[in-house]
Amino acid sequence: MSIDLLGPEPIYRQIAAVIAQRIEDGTYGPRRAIPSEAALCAEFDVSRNTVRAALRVLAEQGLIVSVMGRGTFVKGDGQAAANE
Amino acid sequence: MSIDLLGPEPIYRQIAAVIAQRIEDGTYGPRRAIPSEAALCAEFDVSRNTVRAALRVLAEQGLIVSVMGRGTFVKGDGQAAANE
DNA sequence: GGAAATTTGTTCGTATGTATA
DNA sequence: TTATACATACGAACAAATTTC
Repeated sequence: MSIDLLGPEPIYRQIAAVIAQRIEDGTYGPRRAIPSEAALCAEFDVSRNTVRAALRVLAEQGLIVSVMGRGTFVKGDGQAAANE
Repeated sequence: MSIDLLGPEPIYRQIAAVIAQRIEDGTYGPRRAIPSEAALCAEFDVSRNTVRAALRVLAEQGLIVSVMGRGTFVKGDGQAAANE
């Protein structure tokens, strides 16, 4: 779950995998916000673009939803996330 | 004006020619922004680098001007584009 | 209500690595 | 070796929506 700067796996995919794992294990609960892009930049020590690339992967997988001005939320199974 | 993946003409030059044509025929008007690099990537189904190579050609010809964070603009004959 | 800070969205600038012809 | 093309990654600037004070 640590990030391997070398190796064939792109950083943004590794970060996506880490976040997906946290969603799966409940670290980031359904309908709850995950850390801001800025916070993720700081944690993984990567640029915002790279964080956003990771989040894009997760959004395409339907795991998260981002809302301008609010944050990025884990999609609860029951749909309708981030409407609170 | 379609893109020929084979043939001797590089893709980026073909794309540059298409955009130049659109500027000439008024599809992209003077002092107006042309589609973003991302939009052009999608339209021509090429990488951003290839789009940027095409835009570089047009910029060298003085047809367009790119501004970070804003977009890429057609140079009106009267100069002073993208200052609005 | 308003200003400032926060947060995501969009866009261009630059650099590096890989692959192919 | 050079030119072309794609993927990745970091920087920077600005816009839009929301939250906080």
